[in-house]
Amino acid sequence: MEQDEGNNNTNGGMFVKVMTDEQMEVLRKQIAIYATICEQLVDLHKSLTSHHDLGGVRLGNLYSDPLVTSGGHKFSGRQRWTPTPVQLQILERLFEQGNGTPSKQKIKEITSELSQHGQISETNVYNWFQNRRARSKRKQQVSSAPNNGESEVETEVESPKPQQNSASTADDNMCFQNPNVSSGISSVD
Amino acid sequence: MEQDEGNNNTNGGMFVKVMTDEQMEVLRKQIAIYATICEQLVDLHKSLTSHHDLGGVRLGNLYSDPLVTSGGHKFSGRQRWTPTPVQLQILERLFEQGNGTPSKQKIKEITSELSQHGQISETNVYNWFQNRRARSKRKQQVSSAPNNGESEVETEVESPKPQQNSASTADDNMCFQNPNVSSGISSVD
DNA sequence: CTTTTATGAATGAAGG
DNA sequence: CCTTCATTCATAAAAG
Repeated sequence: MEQDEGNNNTNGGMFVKVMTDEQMEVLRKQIAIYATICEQLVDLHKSLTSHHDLGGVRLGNLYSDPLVTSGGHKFSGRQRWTPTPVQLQILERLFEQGNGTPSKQKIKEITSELSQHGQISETNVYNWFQNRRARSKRKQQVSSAPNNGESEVETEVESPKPQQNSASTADDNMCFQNPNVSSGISSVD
Repeated sequence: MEQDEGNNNTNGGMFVKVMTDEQMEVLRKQIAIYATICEQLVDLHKSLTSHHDLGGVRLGNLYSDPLVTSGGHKFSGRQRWTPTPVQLQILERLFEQGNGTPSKQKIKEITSELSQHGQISETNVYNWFQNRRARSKRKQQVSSAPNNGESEVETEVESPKPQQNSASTADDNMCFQNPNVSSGISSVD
């Protein structure tokens, strides 16, 4: 399988993603708008499909196998909670704001809020925040990993693999522009 | 904006923000989530408007990254690390040595050693051991307890089609696909 | 080129 | 809080 032959980052050695405050703010607003639109669309579809229980139109793969569904009780093999996209969005935002200090009371509130978008429990929220925090920390560690003397990359007599490292340095080129979500909602203010 | 991220780089009064890889990843994921929502909504809408008695809710897990698989342009998505043969040998040997409890310090050492044979990060090593152990355990699990009068083990309860057709025939008529990540802000200097 | 398999990576949950 | 485990997802590699 060929890799992207178009090297997009061969200009200069170091390439970092730099955004101005203005761009940051614009992007943030756009994402917020996007979130709102999606929520509304989901809600709309829920209304439309109310004529017959469509079951879990759950966005995301929270599908449960219809195996052994005889009877009514569901003890399917899947027990692991999976946040819906909307829930994830909310959680991410809270994490960004709350600076990782989830108090017990806060957990209850969040759970209540997220229940509107799917099945969730307080434990789920708690775990999510804990995991998120731990993961962020670890990412920071890795980000500033001491570059060991990568002297030479032997082996691979031929077939030059572009780069196989995905965790050390920035390798993915983010590319997002102003999503003109729908026609003409771009104006924020 | 939240400047408590510790990313306070006010060097020379430059009003720029440098996104860390983590932030980039979060952003990418969020956008991907929205794109996924939109795709599914479109799909759902198509189903609702075409046939009333659709043979079932179609919740295939289209989890492909719309940012990467968006038809046309290709960015340097995430490439996963692939161990070189030499690295694999070393890893296998270490695994067999009974050092089945790779501590953080050990991980560092191993990473240092392996980096002499190719690009690798601590995360890669960590994941490799985790996966290795889990796989071994899984294999053992399957091997044991196959007989007990109790058959009907689900073995693999997999969804009918875990793979969604890429529809790469360029004949895909979608009203509007994902938020259109065409021209981006590759690098704002 | 398409389908299948092997495996690196992501993540929810549990343990300490 | 931090570490570890189990499960699942995505994709490079292999098979057809």
